Amino acid sequence: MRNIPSYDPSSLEAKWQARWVERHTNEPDLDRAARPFYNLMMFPYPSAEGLHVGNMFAFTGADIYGRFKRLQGFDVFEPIGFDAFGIHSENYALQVGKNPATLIPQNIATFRRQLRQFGGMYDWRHELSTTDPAYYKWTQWIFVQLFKAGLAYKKRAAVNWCPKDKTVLANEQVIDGRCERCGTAVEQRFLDQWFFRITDFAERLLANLDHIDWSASTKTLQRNWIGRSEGAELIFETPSGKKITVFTTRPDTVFGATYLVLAPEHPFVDELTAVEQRPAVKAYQREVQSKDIVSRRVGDKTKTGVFIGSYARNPATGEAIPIWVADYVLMEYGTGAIMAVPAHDKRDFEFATQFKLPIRQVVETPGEPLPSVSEDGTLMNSGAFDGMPGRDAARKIVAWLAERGLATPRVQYRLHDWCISRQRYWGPPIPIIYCEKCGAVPVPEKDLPVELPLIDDFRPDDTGVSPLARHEEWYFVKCPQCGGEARRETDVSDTFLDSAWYHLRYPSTEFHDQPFDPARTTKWLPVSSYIGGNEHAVLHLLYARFICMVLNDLGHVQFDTPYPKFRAHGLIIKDGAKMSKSRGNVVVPDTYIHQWGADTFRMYLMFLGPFQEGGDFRDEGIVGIRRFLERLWAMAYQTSDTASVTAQATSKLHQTIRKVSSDTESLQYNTAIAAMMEYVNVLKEQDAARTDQLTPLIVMLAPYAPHIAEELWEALGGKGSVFEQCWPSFDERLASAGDVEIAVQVNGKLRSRLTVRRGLPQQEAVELALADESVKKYVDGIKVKKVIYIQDRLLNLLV
RNA sequence: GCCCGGGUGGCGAAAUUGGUAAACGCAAGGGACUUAAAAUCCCUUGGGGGCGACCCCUUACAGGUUCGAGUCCUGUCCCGGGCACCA
Repeated sequence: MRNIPSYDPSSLEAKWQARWVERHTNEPDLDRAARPFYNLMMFPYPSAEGLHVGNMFAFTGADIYGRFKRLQGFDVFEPIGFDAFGIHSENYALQVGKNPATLIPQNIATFRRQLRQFGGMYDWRHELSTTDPAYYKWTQWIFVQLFKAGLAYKKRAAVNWCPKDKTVLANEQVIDGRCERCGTAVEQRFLDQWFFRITDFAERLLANLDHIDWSASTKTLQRNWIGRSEGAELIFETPSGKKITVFTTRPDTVFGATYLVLAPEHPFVDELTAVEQRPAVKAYQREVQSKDIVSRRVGDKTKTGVFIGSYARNPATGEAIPIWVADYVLMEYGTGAIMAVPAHDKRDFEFATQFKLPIRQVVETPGEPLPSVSEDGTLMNSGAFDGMPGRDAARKIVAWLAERGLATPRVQYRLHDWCISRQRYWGPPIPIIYCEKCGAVPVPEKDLPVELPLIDDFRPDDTGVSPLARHEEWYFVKCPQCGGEARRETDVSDTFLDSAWYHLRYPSTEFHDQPFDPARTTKWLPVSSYIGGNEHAVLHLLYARFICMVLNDLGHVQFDTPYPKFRAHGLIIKDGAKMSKSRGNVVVPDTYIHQWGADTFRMYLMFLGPFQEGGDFRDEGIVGIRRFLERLWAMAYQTSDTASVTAQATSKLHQTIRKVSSDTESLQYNTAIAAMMEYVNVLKEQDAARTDQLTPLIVMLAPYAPHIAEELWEALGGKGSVFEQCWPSFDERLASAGDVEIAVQVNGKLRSRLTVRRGLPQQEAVELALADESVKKYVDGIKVKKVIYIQDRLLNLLV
């Protein structure tokens, strides 16, 4: 028996990390790989705080999968990079009074060190940062492609404006109508913004979800976000001949439409307002405009609105019904006008009650008080359609009105076009030049990138334009078309554009004359496995699919889905709550890695709950993983090749291989680890383990705890890296060898357990059971009426 | 309000998808080794009853289907996430 060296994770892990670099262990041959497998994880935003536990949890889970695929014989490419542009970095830079251009590289250096320390199988040759001009050159190129295809356009739109921070805020940064940073009430401003026509792709984005292999939860979030509604546009005509188009999902209720509502911004309001109502309507429009976007959209307050003094004809009844303006109707959804059916819509009901407008029931829904919103009713007060089921009636009424040109079937989406301009500094400048003669001209490809200039005064101001707009020396340029005086667009693009295509760049980082090399792209894309958080379900994951479809349509890539397989991981919480600085419950991974080692910490994170559900971080449990590794360590240094091996231990080995293989494939890492622990517990019962009992375990452990696996592989006489080995296979016969314990029930109640050989026929099982003392008590002298037998599981005798 | 998840020991969690509830781990208690402690190893540990072999109860709550329900169905209550005057 040899001396057992002590297990010292810090020196051992440093040693293997250095070897992986020296031996190029994690660098597949991107041009010649025979079985390419692109293992992608969501690249981090390099915050000043460094990698947090949530990142570690996600990366470990993704890394385990990549290493597992590697052991199965794939050429795994596992790149990493940094999503370093954006408002978070910029705000932090403003706070500490430094330029993000100097801060970000420092943060990235910290991240790089942490990512190496946790043992990720990263191919560092292909690291990227979105802030690198060599990267954002191509982000701008993508903008230009969309612009040329007519998919990028500019329009005036409402934005959230924080008067204290003097900046535009994204919707996510507005909490209950206030700035998330300073708590100031947010104002609404109208600014010229660039948009991408993602709504043109709504149907494809939705349909595509049916074919891709994604976590169901993520698909649901995206479907809800796209928000498809089927209905019709109906036309209500005014005596002056103006046609007001409304969108409704309930054409079956048109006979109950007792008034119309226009959004305060609706273009017809001025023209249709009667003279005597003008002051009231104008005042109302001003009042609405002074409200911020968020508080206007809080739905449970009392409704406001004004009658504009004119009427329109209900196309079904022919009645003249009053037209109102009210801010519960939004200009940006549907047509900005609705037909109000107070009897069958909660909001219309509230409004009608408040302003004493007529309420007419047109759908009979037994047992439901007004407003009744059920679609499964029978029509009433609806002329020729009375007595018809609602769903039939909807179709027939649309057809009937369509004959007179007053209705068109229509599909409406909740999804808006993607606003991609930001009046900020820290992002890629939008590559557009404005010329008085030629208009908006895209920057020619040869002039890309439009470099972000290094400026000191990058603080946003009250003007509502980007800080770049204060730098004439930068924005004054010649028009690329006519050579005349022109100026650059000074807005930068949204961070989500940076991350919408990064997967295309990784395999091609060394190419400077093209965004992604066609041969590399064909070999490695689309991504084989993508793992990340559901917080990106509706932004990043939707935008990436959209950009991919556009590039596909334009012939730049040969697929329309970037991530055919995506799995969402769960959330790590602490003491029952999300980790956050304000709660003071943030866990810093560095301390744990320092104290326990990366292997123990990785396994602990994977053991604390199901990977796809997350779990509560309670560090008492971490010692259990360490004990397991120590036990295995000692066992590996005390192997004896003369030790006798029981049939039970062999059977357990094959069961363990079977379970760890299938659980790792399906990301059920917690139970895979439990299975390896069980196997070690079985081996412990032997005097010593034999080498051939341990080597398969070391290989299976390698994705989870790569450093100790390498060390033990070497200690057991293995050649090269453990990652050059094959994932062990199991023998189904051996896995199911040996006896099983079956439950014996009498009338469904457990009365005994019998240990029997596998595959025992029913007849023999019944005989054995009837001979059992504790069963006999319940069946003696009584006739067994029925027998239910599930082989290797259970026998139920009904008497 | 609508759409997804989820509710199992003191704790984190398992449960072959309708078949022995609580695997694995933590914590706790007891024991071995030790002058002692740490580490390690062994035993016990869902609740209740009985000296005992054993018996009864238990997966948020109330019903139902079934030989059999943590798992399926109906209703209710909580917790987490997403969307939200979306017509």
